[in-house]
Amino acid sequence: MIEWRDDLPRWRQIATVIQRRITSGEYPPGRLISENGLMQEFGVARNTARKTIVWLREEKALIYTRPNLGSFVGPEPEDDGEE
Amino acid sequence: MIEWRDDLPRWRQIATVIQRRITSGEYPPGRLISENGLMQEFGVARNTARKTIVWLREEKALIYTRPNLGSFVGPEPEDDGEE
DNA sequence: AGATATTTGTTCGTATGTATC
DNA sequence: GGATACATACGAACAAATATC
Repeated sequence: MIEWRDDLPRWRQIATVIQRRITSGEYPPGRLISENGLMQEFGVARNTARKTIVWLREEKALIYTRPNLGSFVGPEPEDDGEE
Repeated sequence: MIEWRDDLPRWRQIATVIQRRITSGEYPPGRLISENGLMQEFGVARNTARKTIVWLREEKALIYTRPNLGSFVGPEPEDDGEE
């Protein structure tokens, strides 16, 4: 169980944890924890879990997201090789 | 057409209807209405229909679910007779 | 064997409403 | 008013197992 601080929003605190897991290698390149997994593990609503994912993607550029599939550790892959 | 109330979420209102059908015998032990059937009959999204099923299963224990097959009225059958 | 339809499981995208701070 | 956080609800897409033809 995570101890929430009062000086930062929960989605930022979760982002810190996930970021640590990524940079430490605990989350190797590949499938990241899903929004649902975040909700379960941290006991937050989906909105909150989503904000974490968006933050990691839009601001930190540590992950990318494939709609309906999930988020992945690493940079957005190039889409070359298609007509 | 169902008249939605404002004091309860739709998935709970649907659950009440289904529960009534089960206890009244309108839905005898056996195959329950599918998520798709729920969507059609009540005009709701699949998420909403699913919440009803999960509620009836996890909280009410009135039904059980066989993945890729459907949900069934009654208690979870024992799995004996297997190696 | 193969194609198709059905059904549950899972995922992300989006929007709304309520409440709190 | 704005940011945070909860719950609800719509939509869409992909996967996998099962059943049917």
